[in-house]
Amino acid sequence: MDNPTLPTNNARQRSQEATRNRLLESAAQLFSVNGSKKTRTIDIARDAQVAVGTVYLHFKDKDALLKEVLKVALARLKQEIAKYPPESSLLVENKMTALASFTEHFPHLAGVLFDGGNLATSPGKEAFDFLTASQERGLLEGVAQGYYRGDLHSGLAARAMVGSLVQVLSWWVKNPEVVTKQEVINTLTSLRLEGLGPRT
Amino acid sequence: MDNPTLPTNNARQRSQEATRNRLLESAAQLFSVNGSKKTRTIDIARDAQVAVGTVYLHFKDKDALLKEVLKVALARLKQEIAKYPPESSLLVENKMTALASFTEHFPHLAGVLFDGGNLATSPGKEAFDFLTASQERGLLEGVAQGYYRGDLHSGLAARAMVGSLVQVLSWWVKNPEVVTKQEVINTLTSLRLEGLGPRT
Amino acid sequence: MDNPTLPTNNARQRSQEATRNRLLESAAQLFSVNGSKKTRTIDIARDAQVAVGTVYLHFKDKDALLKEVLKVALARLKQEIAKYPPESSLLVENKMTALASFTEHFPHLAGVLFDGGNLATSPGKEAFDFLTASQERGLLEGVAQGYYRGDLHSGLAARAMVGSLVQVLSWWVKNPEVVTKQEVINTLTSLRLEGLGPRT
Amino acid sequence: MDNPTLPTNNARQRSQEATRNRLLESAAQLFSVNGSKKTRTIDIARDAQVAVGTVYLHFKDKDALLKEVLKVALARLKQEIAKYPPESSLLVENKMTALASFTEHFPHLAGVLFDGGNLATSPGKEAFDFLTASQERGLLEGVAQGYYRGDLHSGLAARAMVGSLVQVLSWWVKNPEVVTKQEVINTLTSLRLEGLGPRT
DNA sequence: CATGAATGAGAATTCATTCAT
DNA sequence: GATGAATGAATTCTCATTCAT
Repeated sequence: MDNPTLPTNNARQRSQEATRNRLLESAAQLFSVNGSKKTRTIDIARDAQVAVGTVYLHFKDKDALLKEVLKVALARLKQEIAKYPPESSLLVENKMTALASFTEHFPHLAGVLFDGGNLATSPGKEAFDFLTASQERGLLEGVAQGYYRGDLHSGLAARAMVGSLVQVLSWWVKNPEVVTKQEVINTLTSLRLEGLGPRT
Repeated sequence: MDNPTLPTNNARQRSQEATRNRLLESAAQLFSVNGSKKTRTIDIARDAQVAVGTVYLHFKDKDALLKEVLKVALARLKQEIAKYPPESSLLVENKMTALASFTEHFPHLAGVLFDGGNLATSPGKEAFDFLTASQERGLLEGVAQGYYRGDLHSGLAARAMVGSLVQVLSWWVKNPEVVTKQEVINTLTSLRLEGLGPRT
Repeated sequence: MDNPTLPTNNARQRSQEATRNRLLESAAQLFSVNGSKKTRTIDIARDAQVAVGTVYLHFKDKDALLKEVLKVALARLKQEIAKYPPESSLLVENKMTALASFTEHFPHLAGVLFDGGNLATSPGKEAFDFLTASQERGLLEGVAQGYYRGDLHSGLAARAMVGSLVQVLSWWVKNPEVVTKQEVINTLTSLRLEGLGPRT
Repeated sequence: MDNPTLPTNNARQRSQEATRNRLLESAAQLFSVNGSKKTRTIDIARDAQVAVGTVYLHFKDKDALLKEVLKVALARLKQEIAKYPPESSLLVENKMTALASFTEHFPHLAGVLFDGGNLATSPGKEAFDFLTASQERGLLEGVAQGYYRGDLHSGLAARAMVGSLVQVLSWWVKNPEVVTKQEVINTLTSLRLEGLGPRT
C-alpha cells in the first residue's frame, strides 16, 4: 500500500519548502535591519544555514527574493486584517489593531514592508497602494455615513494616514520595548479620529 | 584697483562653487529618485556635467556627498521655518506652510530628506530627529498651554505626525499637479488638529 | 526454467540500458545544437526524463558523456562504411553514400561528430583523424593506381575534403528539406573528382 | 594656438584605443586557442596587461567582446579580398591567395572566425554567410561565362567550398610550419578547379 | 583644478557534482 | 538504482575610488 517513493518525495518536498521558508525568513530579517542593497546573498544563505547556490535554487535572483518577501508580507497583513468582520471595517480601532498585530507577529516582514526604500519595487508599490486604497475607502465610507468630515482631499488624507501608520509601526519594530502595543493602537486611533485638538 | 589675478581667482572660486552646487543638486535629484545606494557616482558627475574625479575634489567620498546633501536640506528647511516668528510656532498652520514651502522650493532636497532609506543613515538621523523633536516640542508646549490634549504618548504622536508629513510631502514632490499647495497645508493642518472626526 | 528474479533483472537491465541510450541521444541532440560547453547536464537529464544524478550513474562526468557520444558516432559511421565491400573503397561515390546515410540515420550524432568545437577534444580528434586518414589513404591509393593526380599535398587535400564533407553534411542535418540525399552525394562526388572545371 | 587640453585628450584617446586594441588582440588569441567559453575574462585582461574591470570598460560583456573580435576579423578579411581588382574575382587563385594572406597576417582572427563554435553567434553567422555568398556568386558567374560546369547545386557546392577553405585554413593556423602558403593556395585552387581527377 | 581611463576588491550568479533519502 | 535538493568553487560583472596627464 505504501509506495516507497512517496514518503521520500513528501519528505523532500517538506524539506525543500522548509529551506525556502528559512530563506524567506532570513532575508526578511536581514533586509529589514540593513536594507536589501546592503544585505549580501551569502549572508542570507549563512543565516538560513545553506550554501549560496541554494538561494538561487529557490529564487531567480536577489531581487526576486525581495519581491517574494514583500509578497508574503502583504499576504500576512491581509490575513491579519481579514480576522475582523468586514462590516466593522469602519471601526478605526480594529484596523489599527490588525496592523499592530501584524507588526507584532511578523516584525521582520513589517520592517521590510514599511521600509521606504522598498516601496519603489513593484510588489512594494502594490503593498503601499493596498494600504492607501484601503484607507481611502474607509475614509469615503465614513464620510458617506456622516461619521467623518467630508472637507478633506481623500487621496491626500489617505496618504497622510498611511504615512503615520508606516512611520509609527516601522519605528515600533525597532523599539518594541519603549511603548506597548496598546499605546500604539490608542495613539494611532485617537490621532486619526480627533487629531491633537483638546478633548471636548 | 583691479589686479589681473584677482578676477581670475574670483572667477575660479565662483566656478568652483558653482560646480560644487551643481554636484549637490544633481546628487539630490538622483538620490531622491533612486535612493543613494542605487545612484552611481558617475551618474551624478554626468548629470552635473563634470568628470567623476571632480566629485572627489569636492567631497571626500560618496557618503560625504550624501551627508552634505542632507545637511543642506536640513539647513534650508530650518531657514524656511525661521521665516515665521518663534512665538507663532504653536500655530500648526505656520509650520505646515513652512514645510510645504520648503518642499515647493527644494523638491529634490525634500525628496532626499524625507526618504525613509536616508533617514536611517547617521546624517539622515539628525534631520529626522530634528523633525521629530520639533514636533514633539510643539506638542508638549501645546499640551502645557492647554491647547492640545495631554493623553497621548508624545514620542509616538510626534513620529506619527512626522510620518504623515513626510509621506504627504514626498508624494507631493512627485505629483505636484494633482493637488495645490494650499490643499496640502489645509489637509495636514486640519488632520493634525481635528483628525477625521466630524466638524462640530 | 524461468526464475522469477531473472525477468526482473532482465527488465531492469533493459530499462537501465534504455536510460543510458536515452541519455546518449539527448546529449547528442543538445550537443549538436548548442555545443557541449553550452549544454548543461541538467538539460540533458530533463530531455532524457531522468534526474540529474542519473547522468552520473551512467557516466563518470560530463566529459565522459561527450566522449561516449563521439565514440558511438564514430562506431555508427564505421558501420555504415563497412556495408560496402572494402575493394570498392576507391569508389568515391560509395564513400559519399555511406557518409550521407550515416548523416541521414543519425543526424544528431553527425551534428556532434562534425562539429568543429568537438573535433578539438581528445575523443573528437580520434574521429577527425579517422576521417582524415581515411580520406588520405583513399587519395594515396588512387594516386598509386593512377586514378588520381599525384601533385597535391596529401594531408592538405585530405583536410580540404573532410572540410567540405563536414560542412555540407552538418548543413544538411539542419536543412534536410532543401536538397535530396542524392543531390548531396552527387555534388560531393563530382566536386571531389572533377572540381568546378567544365565537363570535357 | 595650442589648447593645453587637446594634446592630453588626444593622448588619452590614443591610449584608450590602444587598450581596446590590446584587449581585442588578446581576446582573439585566447579565443582562437581555447575557445571563448574556456577563456576567462581575467585571462584576457592579464594578457592585455590591464585589470579585469577594464575589459568591461571597453565591452559590455564577454559576449560583446567575442562579437567585436568576429566583426574585426570579417572586416580584415574583406579588406584583404578588396586588394584584388573586382574584375579578377573569377580567378580562383586570387581568392585563395587573399584568404591565405588574411590567415597569414591575422592568424588569431582567422582562428576565431573559422571556428565552428563561433558560427552560431550572429556576427559569426554573418561572416560565414559572407563567405558562402561570395563563393556562390563566383560559381554562378563562372557558370554563366562558361568557365564552370553548370550541373551542380550552387548552394551545396558553395558550402562545400567554404567547408574546405575553413578547414584547411584553421588547420594551417595551428600548423603553420607543416606546409607553405603557396602549397595551401595551390591545393585549394586546383582542388577547386579540377578535383582529384588526373591531369589531362 | 579638472579629467576620465584604469583599478581591483567585492558582490552576484552559474553549474558540474555529490549524497541523503 | 533513482532522485533532486544542496553544495561551493569558479566565473562574471559592478562601481567607488585613484592618479597620471
